Amino acid sequence: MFSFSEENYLKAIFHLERKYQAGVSTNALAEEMNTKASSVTDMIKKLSEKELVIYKKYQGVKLSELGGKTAIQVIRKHRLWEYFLVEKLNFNWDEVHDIAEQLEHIKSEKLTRELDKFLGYPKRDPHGDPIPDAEGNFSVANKMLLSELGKAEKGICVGVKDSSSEFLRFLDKNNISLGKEIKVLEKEAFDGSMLILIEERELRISQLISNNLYIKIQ
Amino acid sequence: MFSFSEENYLKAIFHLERKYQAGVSTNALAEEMNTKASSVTDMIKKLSEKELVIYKKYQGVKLSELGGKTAIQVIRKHRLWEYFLVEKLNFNWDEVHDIAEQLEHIKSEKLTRELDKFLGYPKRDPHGDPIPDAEGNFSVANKMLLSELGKAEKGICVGVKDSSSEFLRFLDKNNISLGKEIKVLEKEAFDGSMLILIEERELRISQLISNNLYIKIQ
DNA sequence: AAATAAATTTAGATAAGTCTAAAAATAGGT
DNA sequence: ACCTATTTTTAGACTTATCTAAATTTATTT
Repeated sequence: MFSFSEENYLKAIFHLERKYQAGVSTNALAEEMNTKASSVTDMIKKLSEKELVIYKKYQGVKLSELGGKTAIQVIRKHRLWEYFLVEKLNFNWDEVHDIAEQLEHIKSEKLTRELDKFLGYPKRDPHGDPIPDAEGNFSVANKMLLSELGKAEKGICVGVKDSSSEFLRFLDKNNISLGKEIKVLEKEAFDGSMLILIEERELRISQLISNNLYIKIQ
Repeated sequence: MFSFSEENYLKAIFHLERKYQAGVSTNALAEEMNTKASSVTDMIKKLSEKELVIYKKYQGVKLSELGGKTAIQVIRKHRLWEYFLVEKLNFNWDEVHDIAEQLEHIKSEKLTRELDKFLGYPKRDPHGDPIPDAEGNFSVANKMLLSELGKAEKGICVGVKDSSSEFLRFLDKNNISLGKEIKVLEKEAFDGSMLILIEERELRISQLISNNLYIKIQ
């Protein structure tokens, strides 16, 4: 389908688009790719002909829909392999990047699907970055559901998914509000309920609750 | 270290050296690699400069010690990944070759070592071919072709010579797989076909089939 | 041993991805 | 609005791996 180099450019553009909202400049891409601006221009032209990016001379690039989808699939593979290396092959989280840079270019949809399944459909890679699912959906930025946290992990409450008044009143009653730190003390595999620590209080909440609370980690 | 293409040539030379004892001819390599003789000559020159092969014009090539070691490492990775795909990711043995062709070029000694360990140091890949260990040693075993067996002789199925998916699917369909005992009930001198007993079933197979199945006797 | 056939190598071309150096376009400062 | 600095693009060249077509070497046949 696409070459390693093309896929790497798409990935780089994807990351830079998220970093700065606007189109990605030639120089920024050159730095990200550790190459020269002239090489970037050449490659952008090729990507543009293949309709993977939208490009006007001197105006920077943006990913097309196809380009975005392709980039996300590469990122999905990268993060799944990182997870595999750490969880199954005893790699340390600081050793996996370079190997995943190679593995992310292996072409086989079935392989990616089966690997995902084998790993138990992990949501985050070892660095905490979200792993896109087969359709390319993933939790944006560093926002995630409280229910996705594991034991001993913590985060700041940043939003609610369900904003029904019943739910909000429940939160009020238990003094859960935006900006507060929540730490998971225990997690029950059986029903998904968890014991959390919030403002030095311990609280047991059901999965219905943790599934509707957005958390920011770090 | 070496490019994908270089590694593929080394692997092909390795296989052809085993097939025919002598040096490998340019044309034989061209056929194995699905390319043109002129391309082969070009590549051989490069491999020769890198001291991976021993080459004299018009005399064919042989692997140097370094070339042989490199080829075996690539084959080791190929077969470990095939084992992984079948044993861990539920692939069928006829689906794994093309993906392993990609994975065999991933560069990381630690990855190969850890994968080997994770898989429990398997001795044979899903097609019955031996998997070299980290030092490059592998069993050559005393296997023979089923077609070489005579009437009333029996053996254990240990590998396939032809691993095309057509052949592998034929074996699946007839419930022939590695480890099963096969006994020759009748052998037709006329066309080489034979009647075999496998798991209490009688099956008539052509010489084309018996010529592509490896058997270990005793 | 000469003639022919087959195998192999050479020469020159192409495509992908990169580079340097020079030219063109845009942005910023006054 | 003009001049300068920065950014971006173009032009031409290089490398890797491939190809076609022609030339050369080796093998085979008579």
